[in-house]
Amino acid sequence: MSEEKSLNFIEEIIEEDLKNGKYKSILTRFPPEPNGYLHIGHAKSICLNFGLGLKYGGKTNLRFDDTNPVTEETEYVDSIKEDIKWLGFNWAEELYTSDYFDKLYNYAVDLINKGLAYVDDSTAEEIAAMKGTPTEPGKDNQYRSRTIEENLTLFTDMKAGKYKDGEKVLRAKIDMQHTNMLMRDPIIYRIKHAHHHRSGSTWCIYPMYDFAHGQSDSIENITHSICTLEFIPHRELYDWLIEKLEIFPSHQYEFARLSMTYTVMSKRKLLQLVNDNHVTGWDDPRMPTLSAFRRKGYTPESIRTFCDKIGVAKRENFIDLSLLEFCLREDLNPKALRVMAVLDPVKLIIDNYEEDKVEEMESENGPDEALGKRSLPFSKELWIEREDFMEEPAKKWFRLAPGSMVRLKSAYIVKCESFIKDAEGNVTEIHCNYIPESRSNNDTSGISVKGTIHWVSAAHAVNAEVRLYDRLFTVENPLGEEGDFKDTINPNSLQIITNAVVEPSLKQATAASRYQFIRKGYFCLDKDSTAEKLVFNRTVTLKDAWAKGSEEKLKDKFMMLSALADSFFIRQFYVWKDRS
RNA sequence: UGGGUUAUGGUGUAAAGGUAGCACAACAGAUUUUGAUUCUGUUUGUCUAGGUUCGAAUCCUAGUAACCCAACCA
Repeated sequence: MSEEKSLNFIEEIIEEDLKNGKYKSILTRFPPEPNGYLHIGHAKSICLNFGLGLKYGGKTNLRFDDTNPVTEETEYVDSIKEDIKWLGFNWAEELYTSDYFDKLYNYAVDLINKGLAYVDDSTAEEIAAMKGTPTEPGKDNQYRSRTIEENLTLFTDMKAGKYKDGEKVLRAKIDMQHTNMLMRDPIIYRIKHAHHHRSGSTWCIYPMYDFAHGQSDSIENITHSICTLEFIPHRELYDWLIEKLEIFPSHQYEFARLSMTYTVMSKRKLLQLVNDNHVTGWDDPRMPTLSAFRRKGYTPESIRTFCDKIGVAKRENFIDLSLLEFCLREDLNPKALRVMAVLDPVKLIIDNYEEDKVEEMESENGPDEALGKRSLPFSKELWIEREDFMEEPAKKWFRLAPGSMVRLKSAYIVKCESFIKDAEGNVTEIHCNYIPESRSNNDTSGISVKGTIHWVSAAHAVNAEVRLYDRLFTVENPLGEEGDFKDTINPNSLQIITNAVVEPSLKQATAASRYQFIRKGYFCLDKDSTAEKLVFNRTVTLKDAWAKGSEEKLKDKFMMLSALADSFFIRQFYVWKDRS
């Protein structure tokens, strides 16, 4: 009995098209411009387009929309392909709009011959001035009435390189008074004497997006051309060109792009973060790019699940980062290898443990028994997490404190007997006694303790650098703030710990593995890691009910109580005042 | 002062005139050798005002709000 998932509006359109025989099968496309790295917002589009192809037995092309040679580079082509493959999708064909430059040129000539396009000698400023505004209609200019022959000659000359950049453009002849600004004789070809990453110097005129995208869809017989909401006004032009050119009628459908809390999604802004060195590069794990998520340890599965859960609709949306993290943890929890690592080490000494004794403790590698077990060296001196000891324990404190007992994970129960502080008041040593009968899997002590903490044997510990990442911005919507979005950058988005200690088994850590540092979070090896120096990235923290309870909750409770108290006293004051 | 698009809990997303559901978040509890996981429960919603109807998130009318459109970018 499987619950049928409801269809999104695009799936409904496709099912209808398939049912009534409009198409026998569907063909979608993912059309990135190779001028930047793909981000999580693109993942939504990729999952949508490729997902549709898969779901309805159709296909999906990868088409690079490379009509602007000055911003596009092969570096980006390569990274885009890598990211799509990493996400787990395969394109039917790898195509480039630049493959169609000849066809596109002929379409333009066709339009001129039909009297539907003209060469305009105006400057960019003049064109803008004559275009009007959203509330005022535009005006025709003198070039609009050129003859077909004249236009043909001029356009041929444009192609031949007789003119400089910006000297002339080719425009579609539609309607300067149109309520849709895009229909006011849009520019369809411009002159750019620039090197193109694929066609080299073959061309010095390049089609605009509007004169390339729809036609490319049509050339490929794309049935459903899916793009984001801001292209809605373009659809009218898209349809007009297909109609006038009398070519295969692809159709455009628009969905709302992804916005997410605590990040920005525009390529321009991401580029700024890179150029201004707020991050170390496009794959800095704090970035929302796919290469950054990959480096940080995210799995493609988790991103696909996320894209599935956020849905596809036409209304603007603002997704909680916590949903992405939920999908990640859900994927990682069953498969991450459990290991012990101490990020902020403090020495724990077991006074009643034999000096040079080393015991091998068995510990599970994960919740799934198939992951097996490993053995961990245990000895008299251990490293434990500084935050797992409290000199004056808080209420409901389960961990170490003077006189209290905890279980050392997969080892013994210990009782804190004393501790030593340095001149600055920092705890330097915690002294305990262990309960010999309490050894894990063989506990006959009869003692039960609330808290279990992780540890690493000091003599066997391996040093590591650990990079803790937090959200890049301090506010949910950096663009919603007054001033520059960069003002809300989180100064603590990266914390580098150079003196972490990890269990010896991690010397064999692999880049492909995902680890859970018990009680700390999910981690993976960073590409900077070497045999001499291990470097781990925190992929995501574990949920932490204790931290939440002790900080925000207490603060909230305090605020609420003080507000209640305030209103109580104010009320009492008026009662008192009224009486007197 | 134009045109287009969208309005359902805090955030997303369903319900195609007939029980407002699901997920995340939040909160409470149970279990736990990870204060994780798991399990159970709770809170919170149809933009507004009218109308049609036995019955409206859904249909009608009038408003309101948000977003997009004035690059030789895509």
